[in-house]
Amino acid sequence: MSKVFLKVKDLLREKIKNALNTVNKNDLFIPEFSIEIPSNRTHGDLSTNAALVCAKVFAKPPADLCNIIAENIDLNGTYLNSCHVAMPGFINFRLGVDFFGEVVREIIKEDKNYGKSDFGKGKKVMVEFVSANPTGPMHLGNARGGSLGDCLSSILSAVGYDVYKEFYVNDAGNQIEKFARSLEARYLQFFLGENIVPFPEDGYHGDDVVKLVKNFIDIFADKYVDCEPEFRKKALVNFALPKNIKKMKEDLKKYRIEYDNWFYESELHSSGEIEETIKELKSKGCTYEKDGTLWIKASDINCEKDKVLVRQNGVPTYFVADIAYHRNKFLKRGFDICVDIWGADHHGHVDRMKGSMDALGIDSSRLKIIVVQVVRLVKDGEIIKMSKRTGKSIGLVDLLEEVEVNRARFLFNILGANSQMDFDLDLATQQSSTNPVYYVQYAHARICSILRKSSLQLDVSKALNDMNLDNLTANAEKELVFCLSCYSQEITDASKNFDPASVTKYVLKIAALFHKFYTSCRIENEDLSLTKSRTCLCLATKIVMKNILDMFKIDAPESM
RNA sequence: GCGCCAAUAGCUCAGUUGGAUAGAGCAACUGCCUUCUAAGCAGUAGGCCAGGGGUUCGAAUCCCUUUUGGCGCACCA
Repeated sequence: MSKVFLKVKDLLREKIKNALNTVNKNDLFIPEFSIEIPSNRTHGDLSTNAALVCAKVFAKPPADLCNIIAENIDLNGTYLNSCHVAMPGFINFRLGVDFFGEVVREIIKEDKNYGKSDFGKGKKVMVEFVSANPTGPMHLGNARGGSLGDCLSSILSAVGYDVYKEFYVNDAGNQIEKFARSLEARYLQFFLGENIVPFPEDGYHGDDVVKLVKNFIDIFADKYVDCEPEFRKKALVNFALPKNIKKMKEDLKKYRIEYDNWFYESELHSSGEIEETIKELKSKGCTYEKDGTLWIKASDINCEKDKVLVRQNGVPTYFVADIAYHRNKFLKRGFDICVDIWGADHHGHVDRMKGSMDALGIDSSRLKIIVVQVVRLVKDGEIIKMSKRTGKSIGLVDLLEEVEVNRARFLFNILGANSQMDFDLDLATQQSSTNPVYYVQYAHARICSILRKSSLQLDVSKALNDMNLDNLTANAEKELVFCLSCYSQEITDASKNFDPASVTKYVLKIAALFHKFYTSCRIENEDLSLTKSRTCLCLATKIVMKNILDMFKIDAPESM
């Protein structure tokens, strides 16, 4: 909320308590009551359930308490100018005109900083997201996770966290081995024939692998046909993996995502941190050995089955590498909070990951794992399933070829992580007004046009102090200002819930309220003072919308 | 079988830290541009909040249960 609004709420809480205390002879404990914005605003601007909550303690019917509060409350200096009682026990308050003017003034003064806060107190937060396998192209789930992670990072920054964005590269383990075998098969097939060299059943069947091998052959020709398979695979992977990673960086940049760091799983192996982690878990007594395999006990990591840490062949599992990685984030690099954004297919991993942190003595509440539900692609009204066999699917890159970045980021960020999403490609590619991103951008462009054509051409920064803004009394004006005043609260809530989608919905609401205001209130009109106030309201709306769109890296056009 | 996520208008979804008459958009119908951007606004119509129990002043929201869907349950990642 704006500072003005926060002040109003704090004052009101005090005043209600004072009013209650006039009948509180026995010093009864007053329970927490809410002060909130009624869902139906015809009731008032703010309402409290104090009478309902206190009824038991005071042993009086809510209606009586309502009257006591209403009769004894002193609203002087609160920006509130009326209160009335409503059944079954609510008390509603109405804000005075001075409040609305004050909010507009505050927004214009704060400008780019409006809504920012120090809620996060500079705590170090790592947001790790996308972290797609470097063995192939990114898919739509990565696009969704990318939009979510990037927008969430921006929100956390805005509320005062020290945010660090990271991509975890799984450049070790079994899927790299699978990748190597796929590359090798394509390579040998080229020289020896497809009928002679079988392609691994579980390999990567996509064209991207063939393309990589062709590039390899352009440089090395048949140099690796007659040699040790391990040597050959290593050469192929060392060639292909950096190319894939570079491509991912470029593609994500097109999607307006850039990381502070790309962290390689292989570093955990080479630095000995995996060994360290295993030692530490052993010393805490969480592990046992059986048949040459190292296990971690289910009871120590809050899951149902014991899990393997080191395989019989001596190779550590993905799980232990991931424990070491998170240990690295918390203990080696000192992050206060770590946010992971995972696809729904990893949800089974959540409890044991958190459990492992506790086992290492790291409070698992510092690890926030957001599970994003699957994205299904819809085209021509039908769901397109990805084919595992051919590796063919519509990925992030294909998406960006068809759908403008603004739209893709916006659409992926309109639903919360817990909602399953059908991404309708036909709808997204339509250049139509049904696309919500246009609705928001149009409102912004509309304001810019109004300000360009304004007869006043106010130098607001100079004129603001002498301006009377206490004449914004129309319903549409008050609704809009009220909504703008909630911005800081919106992003703080979004940061607490790790839910950037709520801010997307909020900016849609601002756009709707602005369009309503524009339609019902003539900005250029005979009353010069009102023209000034309304122009300021336009400016304030523009500031809040621009702040949000910038935060989400979505263009805020000056004209459309 | 066990676990996680869900089920709200014809369709896509809000609303889920318990609040007053459950909201948008799309699709359908009716209006509004000789004045600031009609990519907009106003209105009509559309609901057993999956079913059933419970908790309380009060439940779409919390608990239990049934049904239906998605996703997991590897010495894969």
